[in-house]
Amino acid sequence: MTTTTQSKYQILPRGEATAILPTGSKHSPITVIGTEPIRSSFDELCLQQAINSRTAPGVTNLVLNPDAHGGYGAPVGCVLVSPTHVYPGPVGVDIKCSMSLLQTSLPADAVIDKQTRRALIDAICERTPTGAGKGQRNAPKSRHVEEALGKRVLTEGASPGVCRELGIPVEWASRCEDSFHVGHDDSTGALALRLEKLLPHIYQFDAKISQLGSYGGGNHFGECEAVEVGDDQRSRDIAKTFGLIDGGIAFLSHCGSRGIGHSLATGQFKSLQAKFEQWDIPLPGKDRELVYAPLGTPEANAYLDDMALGANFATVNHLLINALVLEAFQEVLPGTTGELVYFISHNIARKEIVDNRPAWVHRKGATRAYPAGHFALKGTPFAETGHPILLPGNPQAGSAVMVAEAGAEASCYSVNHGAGRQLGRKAAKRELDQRQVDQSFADADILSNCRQYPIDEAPAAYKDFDEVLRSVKSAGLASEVARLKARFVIKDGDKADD
DNA sequence: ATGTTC
Repeated sequence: MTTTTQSKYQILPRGEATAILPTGSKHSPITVIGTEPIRSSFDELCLQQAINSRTAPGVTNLVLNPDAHGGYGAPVGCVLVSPTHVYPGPVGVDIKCSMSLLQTSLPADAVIDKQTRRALIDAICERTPTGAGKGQRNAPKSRHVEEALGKRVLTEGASPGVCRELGIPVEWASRCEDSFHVGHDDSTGALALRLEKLLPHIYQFDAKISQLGSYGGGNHFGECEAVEVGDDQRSRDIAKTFGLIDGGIAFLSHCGSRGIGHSLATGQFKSLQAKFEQWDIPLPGKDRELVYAPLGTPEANAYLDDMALGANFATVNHLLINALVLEAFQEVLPGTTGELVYFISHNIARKEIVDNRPAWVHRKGATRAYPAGHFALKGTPFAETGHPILLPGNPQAGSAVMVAEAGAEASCYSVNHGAGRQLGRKAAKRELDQRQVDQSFADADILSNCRQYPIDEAPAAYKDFDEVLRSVKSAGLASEVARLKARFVIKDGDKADD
């Protein structure tokens, strides 16, 4: 933390959590989750964005998570709560970027043999392409989606009809944080009207629809995992409710709403920025990416509708990927079955009850964390345990399945969304050695579809996962139920068969 | 993150 920013706020220690209060501000302080080494890693941009966001119109709470860094107007790794306004920045360009986990019936030793793993990698890549712009024509065994079905995906999300059309088990919808999103007036009809209005302005809509069932690039991935449930009885009981099988094979996916979410989000940024300029409204911290709209205005309605359209695509994208991955397993290892453990987002605004009133909870690089007994889990399979939290770490340290604790109330029922970057992409390319990275994967016996593992995505480019988990645990937000250890990874990079 | 230079 530099002196320039330090003069702008006071730090109020609160056990493992800390609060930041902008000097002279009447706002309640920003809650910061993280051990001291984590807190001191926040840079100037991140803190400035946090202060801008906290003091922005209609914002009642702001939480910074241990993996926070600079983002669009608001930090990535924050929770922004407003009962009166919506903010596109704290949702971001990849609307409803999410994690999902599929538990298969296979024991870990069924996926030891290298030839079997290679066959699985090939079978998965034939169905779920990686890379920017890549859609179904790059994957011969993907599902072909006509424009009419694509429109239903955007407006209905994972409805029973859409699931049946795509060969997605209908019951997987009950394993989603949200299986569908409605428009600003809580109707699906509003989304259909909005989509028809938008259609002429969306560049290559058909190409974007054909991206259904694809990973994209960057930090997105698919990963075959060996499941290691914790030794204690509580972890074993919770794992059973979650549907996790100790010593079994699962598949973890990270992806979002692809080109369609990107174009919906950037369209909203441009349109709101033009209006702020036209009306000469000052922006919080003069940040062009911290535009907002008061609820009930045509601008807020349009944003909520576009966010829902993107979120519906992301939801069906994840479920289709899981269906296609299961199909790939069944092709290579006939008789394999699979069940969705959970699907949960880290880039979305949801209407929740905060301090006894409805508010939009924007989670940007933050994961919802409802503990056992939370009223919103009533009637779900997770009412008595809390819902699964899927926290990606890295292929070598593993990823974690966690469950929220009562202490999560302090973070507006949220935890971080992963390890967070240690090195920027440029720094990773400069400082890390490709041969060492590839050797570390070989040493850990982790295969990949890439000839060379993308160096800016190497485990060493991310923060120490155990330190990140300590932050979450010591703040009383969540505890670990199981660790997932990678057996092979699907990433966007130089393909092994090129 | 992204139709990776509308």
